[in-house]
Amino acid sequence: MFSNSSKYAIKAVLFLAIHSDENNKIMVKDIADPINVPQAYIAKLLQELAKHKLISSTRGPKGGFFLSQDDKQGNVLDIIKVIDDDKKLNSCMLSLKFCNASNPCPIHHLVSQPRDLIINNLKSKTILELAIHVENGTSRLPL
Amino acid sequence: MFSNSSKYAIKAVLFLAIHSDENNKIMVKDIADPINVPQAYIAKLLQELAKHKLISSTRGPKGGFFLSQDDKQGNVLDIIKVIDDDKKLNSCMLSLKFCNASNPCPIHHLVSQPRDLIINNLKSKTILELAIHVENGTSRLPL
DNA sequence: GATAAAATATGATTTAAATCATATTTAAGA
DNA sequence: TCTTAAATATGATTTAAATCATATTTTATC
Repeated sequence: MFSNSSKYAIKAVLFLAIHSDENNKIMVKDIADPINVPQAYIAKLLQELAKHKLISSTRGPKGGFFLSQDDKQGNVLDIIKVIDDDKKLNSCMLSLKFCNASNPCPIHHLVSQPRDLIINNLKSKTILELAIHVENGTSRLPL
Repeated sequence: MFSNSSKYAIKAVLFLAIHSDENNKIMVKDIADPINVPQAYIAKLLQELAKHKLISSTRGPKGGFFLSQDDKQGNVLDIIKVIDDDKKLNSCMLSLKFCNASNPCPIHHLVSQPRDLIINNLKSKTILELAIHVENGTSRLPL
Protein backbone atom coordinates (compact mmCIF):
# COMPACT_ATOMS: atom_id res chain seq x y z
CA MET A 1 0.00 0.00 0.00
CA PHE A 2 2.70 2.43 0.91
CA SER A 3 6.41 2.22 1.45
CA ASN A 4 8.50 1.82 4.52
CA SER A 5 9.73 5.34 3.98
CA SER A 6 6.19 6.66 4.23
CA LYS A 7 5.56 4.69 7.38
CA TYR A 8 8.67 6.14 8.95
CA ALA A 9 7.74 9.62 7.86
CA ILE A 10 4.25 9.30 9.30
CA LYS A 11 5.61 8.09 12.61
CA ALA A 12 8.09 10.96 12.70
CA VAL A 13 5.46 13.59 11.94
CA LEU A 14 3.13 12.22 14.59
CA PHE A 15 5.99 12.17 17.06
CA LEU A 16 6.72 15.81 16.26
CA ALA A 17 3.03 16.66 16.55
CA ILE A 18 3.00 15.30 20.07
CA HIS A 19 6.36 16.53 21.30
CA SER A 20 7.21 19.70 19.42
CA ASP A 21 6.02 23.20 18.63
CA GLU A 22 7.54 26.57 17.70
CA ASN A 23 9.47 26.76 20.98
CA ASN A 24 10.20 23.09 21.36
CA LYS A 25 12.31 21.94 18.50
CA ILE A 26 13.61 18.42 18.35
CA MET A 27 16.87 17.22 16.84
CA VAL A 28 17.09 14.25 14.53
CA LYS A 29 18.98 12.24 17.07
CA ASP A 30 16.15 12.65 19.56
CA ILE A 31 13.54 11.50 17.08
CA ALA A 32 15.21 8.46 15.58
CA ASP A 33 15.36 6.38 18.70
CA PRO A 34 11.82 6.70 20.07
CA ILE A 35 10.22 5.97 16.71
CA ASN A 36 12.66 3.14 16.10
CA VAL A 37 14.08 4.27 12.77
CA PRO A 38 17.78 4.58 11.84
CA GLN A 39 18.96 8.13 12.41
CA ALA A 40 20.53 8.76 9.01
CA TYR A 41 17.45 7.43 7.32
CA ILE A 42 14.90 9.47 9.21
CA ALA A 43 17.13 12.51 8.77
CA LYS A 44 16.80 12.25 5.03
CA LEU A 45 13.05 11.82 5.23
CA LEU A 46 12.64 14.78 7.58
CA GLN A 47 14.66 16.92 5.21
CA GLU A 48 12.37 15.92 2.39
CA LEU A 49 9.28 16.73 4.44
CA ALA A 50 10.75 20.09 5.43
CA LYS A 51 11.56 20.92 1.83
CA HIS A 52 7.91 20.35 0.99
CA LYS A 53 6.77 22.44 3.96
CA LEU A 54 4.99 19.63 5.73
CA ILE A 55 7.18 20.13 8.76
CA SER A 56 9.30 23.07 9.92
CA SER A 57 12.96 23.27 10.79
CA THR A 58 15.70 25.67 11.78
CA ARG A 59 19.43 25.14 11.50
CA GLY A 60 22.25 25.82 13.86
CA PRO A 61 22.43 25.62 17.63
CA LYS A 62 19.01 25.36 19.28
CA GLY A 63 17.72 24.31 15.92
CA GLY A 64 15.74 21.22 15.08
CA PHE A 65 12.50 20.05 13.60
CA PHE A 66 9.05 20.96 14.77
CA LEU A 67 5.46 21.32 13.67
CA SER A 68 4.00 24.78 13.49
CA GLN A 69 0.31 25.26 14.21
CA ASP A 70 -0.12 25.38 10.49
CA ASP A 71 1.84 22.17 9.93
CA LYS A 72 -0.46 20.41 12.38
CA GLN A 73 -3.38 21.06 10.08
CA GLY A 74 -1.81 18.78 7.48
CA ASN A 75 -2.90 15.18 7.01
CA VAL A 76 -1.34 11.79 6.54
CA LEU A 77 -2.05 11.60 2.84
CA ASP A 78 0.09 14.68 2.24
CA ILE A 79 3.02 12.83 3.74
CA ILE A 80 2.52 9.80 1.54
CA LYS A 81 2.24 12.00 -1.53
CA VAL A 82 5.57 13.64 -0.80
CA ILE A 83 7.50 10.53 0.16
CA ASP A 84 6.00 7.93 -2.16
CA ASP A 85 4.22 9.76 -4.89
CA ASP A 86 0.51 9.07 -4.82
CA LYS A 87 0.24 7.44 -8.22
CA LYS A 88 0.88 4.18 -6.44
CA LEU A 89 -2.14 4.77 -4.20
CA ASN A 90 -4.55 5.65 -6.96
CA SER A 91 -3.52 3.36 -9.76
CA CYS A 92 -5.13 0.10 -10.78
CA MET A 93 -4.32 -2.84 -8.55
CA LEU A 94 -3.26 -4.83 -11.60
CA SER A 95 -1.36 -1.83 -13.03
CA LEU A 96 -3.62 -1.72 -16.06
CA LYS A 97 -3.56 1.64 -17.77
CA PHE A 98 -7.13 1.74 -19.00
CA CYS A 99 -8.73 0.55 -15.79
CA ASN A 100 -11.43 2.73 -14.23
CA ALA A 101 -14.99 2.43 -12.98
CA SER A 102 -16.54 2.37 -16.43
CA ASN A 103 -13.89 0.14 -17.96
CA PRO A 104 -12.85 -1.98 -15.01
CA CYS A 105 -10.22 -4.69 -14.69
CA PRO A 106 -11.47 -7.97 -13.22
CA ILE A 107 -10.72 -6.97 -9.63
CA HIS A 108 -11.51 -3.28 -9.87
CA HIS A 109 -14.85 -3.53 -8.09
CA LEU A 110 -13.40 -5.71 -5.36
CA VAL A 111 -10.82 -3.13 -4.45
CA SER A 112 -11.70 0.31 -5.67
CA GLN A 113 -14.33 1.43 -3.22
CA PRO A 114 -12.60 0.41 0.01
CA ARG A 115 -9.34 1.72 -1.35
CA ASP A 116 -10.89 5.13 -1.96
CA LEU A 117 -12.27 4.96 1.54
CA ILE A 118 -8.78 4.52 2.94
CA ILE A 119 -7.50 7.45 0.91
CA ASN A 120 -10.33 9.67 2.06
CA ASN A 121 -9.86 8.64 5.66
CA LEU A 122 -6.18 9.43 5.48
CA LYS A 123 -6.95 12.96 4.44
CA SER A 124 -10.00 13.48 6.62
CA LYS A 125 -8.19 13.83 9.94
CA THR A 126 -5.53 16.41 10.70
CA ILE A 127 -2.20 15.50 12.20
CA LEU A 128 -3.30 17.46 15.23
CA GLU A 129 -6.42 15.35 15.69
CA LEU A 130 -4.41 12.16 15.43
CA ALA A 131 -1.90 13.47 17.93
CA ILE A 132 -4.67 14.32 20.37
CA HIS A 133 -5.89 10.75 20.23
CA VAL A 134 -2.45 9.59 21.24
CA GLU A 135 -2.30 12.14 24.02
CA ASN A 136 -5.62 11.15 25.52
CA GLY A 137 -4.92 7.44 25.19
CA THR A 138 -7.34 6.65 22.38
CA SER A 139 -4.41 5.41 20.30
CA ARG A 140 -0.76 4.57 20.80
CA LEU A 141 2.41 5.51 18.97
CA PRO A 142 5.66 4.11 20.40
CA LEU A 143 7.68 1.27 18.89
CA MET B 1 -0.66 -3.28 -1.11
CA PHE B 2 0.75 -6.19 -3.03
CA SER B 3 3.76 -6.75 -5.20
CA ASN B 4 4.28 -6.64 -8.91
CA SER B 5 4.80 -10.37 -8.80
CA SER B 6 1.34 -10.86 -7.37
CA LYS B 7 -0.20 -8.61 -9.99
CA TYR B 8 1.47 -10.62 -12.72
CA ALA B 9 0.39 -13.88 -11.15
CA ILE B 10 -3.22 -12.70 -10.89
CA LYS B 11 -3.24 -11.63 -14.52
CA ALA B 12 -1.79 -14.97 -15.58
CA VAL B 13 -4.31 -16.99 -13.60
CA LEU B 14 -7.22 -14.97 -14.98
CA PHE B 15 -5.82 -15.42 -18.46
CA LEU B 16 -5.65 -19.16 -17.92
CA ALA B 17 -9.16 -19.16 -16.48
CA ILE B 18 -10.46 -17.61 -19.68
CA HIS B 19 -8.38 -19.49 -22.22
CA SER B 20 -7.52 -22.86 -20.78
CA ASP B 21 -8.98 -26.05 -19.38
CA GLU B 22 -7.99 -29.72 -19.08
CA ASN B 23 -7.84 -30.14 -22.86
CA ASN B 24 -6.56 -26.70 -23.70
CA LYS B 25 -3.20 -26.22 -22.14
CA ILE B 26 -1.23 -23.07 -22.74
CA MET B 27 2.53 -22.71 -22.94
CA VAL B 28 4.44 -20.02 -21.09
CA LYS B 29 5.39 -18.32 -24.30
CA ASP B 30 1.73 -17.93 -25.24
CA ILE B 31 0.84 -16.41 -21.91
CA ALA B 32 3.64 -13.92 -21.45
CA ASP B 33 2.85 -11.72 -24.40
CA PRO B 34 -0.90 -11.18 -23.99
CA ILE B 35 -0.61 -10.33 -20.32
CA ASN B 36 2.40 -8.16 -20.99
CA VAL B 37 4.87 -9.77 -18.62
CA PRO B 38 8.40 -10.94 -19.44
CA GLN B 39 8.37 -14.61 -20.33
CA ALA B 40 11.11 -15.80 -17.98
CA TYR B 41 9.52 -13.93 -15.15
CA ILE B 42 6.00 -15.23 -15.59
CA ALA B 43 7.45 -18.71 -16.06
CA LYS B 44 8.90 -18.60 -12.60
CA LEU B 45 5.66 -17.35 -11.10
CA LEU B 46 3.58 -19.98 -12.89
CA GLN B 47 5.91 -22.66 -11.58
CA GLU B 48 5.42 -21.35 -8.08
CA LEU B 49 1.65 -21.33 -8.48
CA ALA B 50 1.71 -24.88 -9.87
CA LYS B 51 3.86 -26.07 -7.00
CA HIS B 52 1.20 -24.77 -4.62
CA LYS B 53 -1.59 -26.38 -6.66
CA LEU B 54 -3.30 -23.13 -7.56
CA ILE B 55 -2.88 -23.94 -11.23
CA SER B 56 -2.21 -27.18 -13.07
CA SER B 57 0.52 -28.13 -15.51
CA THR B 58 1.90 -30.99 -17.52
CA ARG B 59 5.38 -31.30 -18.97
CA GLY B 60 6.60 -32.42 -22.31
CA PRO B 61 5.13 -32.03 -25.79
CA LYS B 62 1.48 -30.92 -25.75
CA GLY B 63 2.08 -29.85 -22.20
CA GLY B 64 1.47 -26.46 -20.69
CA PHE B 65 -0.41 -24.69 -17.95
CA PHE B 66 -4.14 -24.78 -17.39
CA LEU B 67 -6.81 -24.39 -14.77
CA SER B 68 -8.77 -27.45 -13.80
CA GLN B 69 -12.39 -27.06 -12.76
CA ASP B 70 -11.14 -27.30 -9.24
CA ASP B 71 -8.46 -24.65 -9.76
CA LYS B 72 -11.14 -22.28 -11.01
CA GLN B 73 -12.80 -22.42 -7.61
CA GLY B 74 -9.79 -20.70 -6.09
CA ASN B 75 -9.70 -16.98 -5.35
CA VAL B 76 -7.37 -14.05 -5.81
CA LEU B 77 -6.30 -13.92 -2.19
CA ASP B 78 -4.87 -17.44 -2.47
CA ILE B 79 -2.58 -16.19 -5.21
CA ILE B 80 -1.37 -13.26 -3.17
CA LYS B 81 -0.72 -15.52 -0.20
CA VAL B 82 1.47 -17.81 -2.27
CA ILE B 83 3.41 -15.15 -4.14
CA ASP B 84 3.73 -12.43 -1.52
CA ASP B 85 3.00 -13.99 1.81
CA ASP B 86 -0.06 -12.44 3.37
CA LYS B 87 1.59 -10.96 6.45
CA LYS B 88 2.06 -7.84 4.41
CA LEU B 89 -1.68 -7.64 3.80
CA ASN B 90 -2.73 -8.08 7.39
CA SER B 91 -0.08 -6.22 9.30
CA CYS B 92 -0.30 -2.74 10.78
CA MET B 93 0.05 0.06 8.27
CA LEU B 94 2.78 1.60 10.41
CA SER B 95 4.38 -1.81 11.03
CA LEU B 96 3.77 -1.56 14.74
CA LYS B 97 3.83 -4.93 16.46
CA PHE B 98 1.26 -4.27 19.14
CA CYS B 99 -1.30 -2.62 16.90
CA ASN B 100 -4.81 -4.05 16.83
CA ALA B 101 -8.38 -2.91 17.28
CA SER B 102 -8.19 -2.65 21.06
CA ASN B 103 -4.72 -1.15 21.12
CA PRO B 104 -4.67 0.83 17.89
CA CYS B 105 -1.92 2.87 16.28
CA PRO B 106 -2.92 6.41 15.32
CA ILE B 107 -4.10 5.45 11.85
CA HIS B 108 -5.50 2.03 12.63
CA HIS B 109 -9.14 3.10 12.51
CA LEU B 110 -8.61 5.02 9.29
CA VAL B 111 -7.36 1.99 7.47
CA SER B 112 -8.31 -1.23 9.15
CA GLN B 113 -11.95 -1.62 8.21
CA PRO B 114 -11.68 -0.82 4.49
CA ARG B 115 -8.53 -2.90 4.30
CA ASP B 116 -10.36 -5.91 5.73
CA LEU B 117 -13.08 -5.25 3.21
CA ILE B 118 -10.59 -5.53 0.37
CA ILE B 119 -9.22 -8.77 1.76
CA ASN B 120 -12.69 -10.24 2.11
CA ASN B 121 -13.66 -9.14 -1.35
CA LEU B 122 -10.57 -10.74 -2.80
CA LYS B 123 -11.56 -14.06 -1.36
CA SER B 124 -15.29 -13.77 -1.92
CA LYS B 125 -15.27 -14.33 -5.67
CA THR B 126 -13.91 -17.38 -7.43
CA ILE B 127 -11.48 -17.13 -10.30
CA LEU B 128 -14.24 -18.62 -12.43
CA GLU B 129 -16.67 -15.85 -11.54
CA LEU B 130 -14.11 -13.20 -12.35
CA ALA B 131 -13.34 -14.89 -15.65
CA ILE B 132 -17.01 -14.97 -16.55
CA HIS B 133 -17.21 -11.23 -16.05
CA VAL B 134 -14.41 -10.81 -18.55
CA GLU B 135 -16.10 -13.17 -21.00
CA ASN B 136 -19.42 -11.37 -20.89
CA GLY B 137 -17.83 -7.93 -21.06
CA THR B 138 -18.48 -6.81 -17.51
CA SER B 139 -14.74 -6.35 -17.03
CA ARG B 140 -11.60 -6.28 -19.16
CA LEU B 141 -8.27 -8.02 -18.89
CA PRO B 142 -5.80 -7.34 -21.72
CA LEU B 143 -2.69 -5.18 -21.41
C1' DG C 1 34.21 37.47 13.97
C1' DA C 2 35.11 32.72 15.69
C1' DT C 3 33.23 28.55 17.27
C1' DA C 4 30.07 25.08 17.62
C1' DA C 5 25.64 22.96 16.84
C1' DA C 6 22.28 22.05 14.13
C1' DA C 7 19.90 21.03 9.39
C1' DT C 8 20.93 20.36 4.32
C1' DA C 9 22.79 18.36 0.13
C1' DT C 10 24.82 14.79 -1.97
C1' DG C 11 26.25 10.52 -2.87
C1' DA C 12 27.86 5.67 -1.54
C1' DT C 13 26.59 1.15 0.07
C1' DT C 14 23.57 -2.58 1.11
C1' DT C 15 19.51 -5.33 0.54
C1' DA C 16 15.53 -7.08 -1.53
C1' DA C 17 12.59 -7.27 -5.55
C1' DA C 18 12.39 -7.84 -10.28
C1' DT C 19 14.25 -9.80 -14.26
C1' DC C 20 16.99 -12.91 -17.09
C1' DA C 21 19.42 -17.33 -18.38
C1' DT C 22 20.15 -22.18 -18.57
C1' DA C 23 20.75 -26.95 -17.34
C1' DT C 24 17.57 -30.76 -15.89
C1' DT C 25 13.47 -33.55 -15.91
C1' DT C 26 9.25 -35.31 -17.92
C1' DA C 27 6.26 -37.02 -21.47
C1' DA C 28 4.52 -37.36 -26.34
C1' DG C 29 5.12 -39.19 -30.79
C1' DA C 30 7.89 -41.14 -34.52
C1' DT D 1 13.91 -46.13 -27.71
C1' DC D 2 15.22 -41.73 -29.63
C1' DT D 3 14.06 -37.12 -30.37
C1' DT D 4 11.77 -33.17 -29.25
C1' DA D 5 8.84 -30.10 -26.69
C1' DA D 6 7.36 -28.75 -22.76
C1' DA D 7 7.67 -27.53 -17.49
C1' DT D 8 10.97 -27.42 -13.47
C1' DA D 9 14.89 -26.19 -10.66
C1' DT D 10 18.37 -23.28 -9.84
C1' DG D 11 21.00 -19.52 -9.86
C1' DA D 12 22.91 -15.07 -12.00
C1' DT D 13 22.10 -10.28 -13.07
C1' DT D 14 19.84 -5.92 -12.84
C1' DT D 15 17.20 -2.38 -10.66
C1' DA D 16 15.03 0.06 -7.14
C1' DA D 17 14.31 0.73 -2.28
C1' DA D 18 16.37 1.08 2.01
C1' DT D 19 20.20 2.40 4.63
C1' DC D 20 24.53 4.68 5.78
C1' DA D 21 28.16 8.37 5.58
C1' DT D 22 29.98 12.93 5.15
C1' DA D 23 31.07 17.50 3.46
C1' DT D 24 28.49 21.99 3.34
C1' DT D 25 25.56 25.67 4.96
C1' DT D 26 23.17 28.21 8.39
C1' DT D 27 22.55 30.37 12.87
C1' DA D 28 23.01 31.08 17.84
C1' DT D 29 26.21 32.42 21.26
C1' DC D 30 30.59 33.91 23.15
